[in-house]
Amino acid sequence: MRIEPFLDAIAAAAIHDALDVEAPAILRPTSDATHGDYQVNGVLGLAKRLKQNPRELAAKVAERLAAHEAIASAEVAGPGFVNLRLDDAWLGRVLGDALVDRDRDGVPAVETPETIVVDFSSPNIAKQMHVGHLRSTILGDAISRTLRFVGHEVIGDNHLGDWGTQFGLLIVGMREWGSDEALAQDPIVELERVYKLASARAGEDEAFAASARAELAKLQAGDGENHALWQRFVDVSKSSLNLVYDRLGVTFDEWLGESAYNDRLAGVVELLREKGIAREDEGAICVFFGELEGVDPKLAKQKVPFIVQKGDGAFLYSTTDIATVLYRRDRWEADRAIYVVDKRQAGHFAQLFEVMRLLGVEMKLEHVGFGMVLGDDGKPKKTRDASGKVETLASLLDEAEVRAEAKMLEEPLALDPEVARSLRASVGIGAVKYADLMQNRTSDYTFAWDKLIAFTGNAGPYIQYMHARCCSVLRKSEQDRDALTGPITLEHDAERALARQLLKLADAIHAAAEASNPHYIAGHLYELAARVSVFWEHCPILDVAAPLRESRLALADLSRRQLARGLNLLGIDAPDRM
RNA sequence: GCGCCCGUAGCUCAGCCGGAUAGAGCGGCGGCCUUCUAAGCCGAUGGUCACAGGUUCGAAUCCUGUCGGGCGCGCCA
Repeated sequence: MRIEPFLDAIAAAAIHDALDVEAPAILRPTSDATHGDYQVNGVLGLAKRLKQNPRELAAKVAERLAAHEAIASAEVAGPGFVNLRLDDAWLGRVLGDALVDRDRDGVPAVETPETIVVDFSSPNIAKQMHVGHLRSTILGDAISRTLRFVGHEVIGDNHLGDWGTQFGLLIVGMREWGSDEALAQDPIVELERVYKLASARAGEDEAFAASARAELAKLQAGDGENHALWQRFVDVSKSSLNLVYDRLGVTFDEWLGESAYNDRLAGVVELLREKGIAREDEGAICVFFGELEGVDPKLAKQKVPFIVQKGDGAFLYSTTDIATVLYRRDRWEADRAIYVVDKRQAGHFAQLFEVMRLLGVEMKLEHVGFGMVLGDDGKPKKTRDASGKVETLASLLDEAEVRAEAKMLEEPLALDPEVARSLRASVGIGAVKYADLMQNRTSDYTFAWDKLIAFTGNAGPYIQYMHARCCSVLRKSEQDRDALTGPITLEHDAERALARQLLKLADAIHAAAEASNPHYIAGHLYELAARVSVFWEHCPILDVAAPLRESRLALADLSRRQLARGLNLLGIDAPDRM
């Protein structure tokens, strides 16, 4: 169950019954546990509205609330807050229900499932992924997993940059310098090498540049030979990209790159002209928002147009993006599409979404932006190291694993080398992901190895470790987990605190899904892990007698499952032993 | 010129659907390992929430302005 909506409804009903008025309850968790578990703040505003004494009104509401089975006490405090304490027996029963719900751990699905396209990662073909692709890939994957878990139909789409001017250069370049062997060996490295050569030559050799443009034109006109070459570039690139995605545990439902929309682009421009949304200017076809009726005034003020066709007749990513929205609507009847893309592109998406609105598209379009990755110097992290070598995402993951393994071998952990090796990928890559996902995505993100591969405090390995400890106790108990059905009794403060945190899982996941904010899940996991740790410290499990032993094992099992569930939604491994 | 984002503890950041003495991690200080994993736990310390006005019973949170930092804006994606 979702505790906050549940209590909010109870509180709103109590206000209605006690005072015979409709008013929002404004239910919030308390900031301080000494005030109870939750508080109702709505009476304050209501008293103002009714011109009555807030404490007197609050007293009437509190009386109603105290009668509810979920609530142990409801007390008026301060100027008119109503502080609620949850009833431990009720809480134990609710957690017992979650315990036997092995599929969903008590997390309800959304009432109205939608079909949602999540557009993320989207690297360019023929180039290695670098640190700039990290956030979109990690965030997009976590968001997809979360939306799917809460019951939506999710289509994860890798909108590859697989079409554009670079292919003319690649085609002539491969003919000039390409090696089939190298292409088979390490495709992206070979394509990058050739591209660099071709690009340099084109800069100083006009004839070469012209032949590249000619090959591109042939490709775009459907030339068979060039198309086959391009297809080969795409295929080998995909297999290289998949090596990285496999390590990250990221999958897609579709890989519909820009090229998938080629044959629709002319139609898009035609449609826009027909509808009077776009017109010709200086040879290009543009949308001028200032000239159209009923446009968002912020956009209308912008002088710069949204260009959908260049003066030379070529289409742009704007055109492709429009075609893509139309396709997603028609192909999947998608209700929503969310774009997990660098927030610097907010302007582009504002324009795109406005064009779609002008076209009468009712699909909900949402730009889920994120901040830049900064280096130690506070400036955007370079994709090359000091020596000018490209720092690829693959090399970054290598380093994460190496550092994680080294740290596990050092004091104070000093793990067995075998164990450290077996954990290096889960811990190293998990740490990198967690460091990113724990932070509000809209903030810029400072990339620092010692922060990323931290094993203490609010870090991925700490969460994984607490999960492994739960597994360990459950193993040692030799308890049949399916026989753990509650009831859960809450006597020790550490048990009560843990139980209250366990109750928040559903709210955390739903809030994360609604706002595309995985850090809400990370926050819940950290709070949970910390409380599990305190529980561990104060509440022996294996050495106590039944039924307390079973109750505590149930808490451990529920904790273990929530930690694993949350880590899974973030795309992070949860090893059983560490 | 137009538009967007940000300024919270020494550092990295939560909080910003308005609510009680502003939180966490890291670093630093002091404790805790014959007991289910010390990757841990407990305690103390640390902040004019950039600044100035305003709205409100109540503002880190909403509004206006100022200062400081960042970003985006015609034929790249």
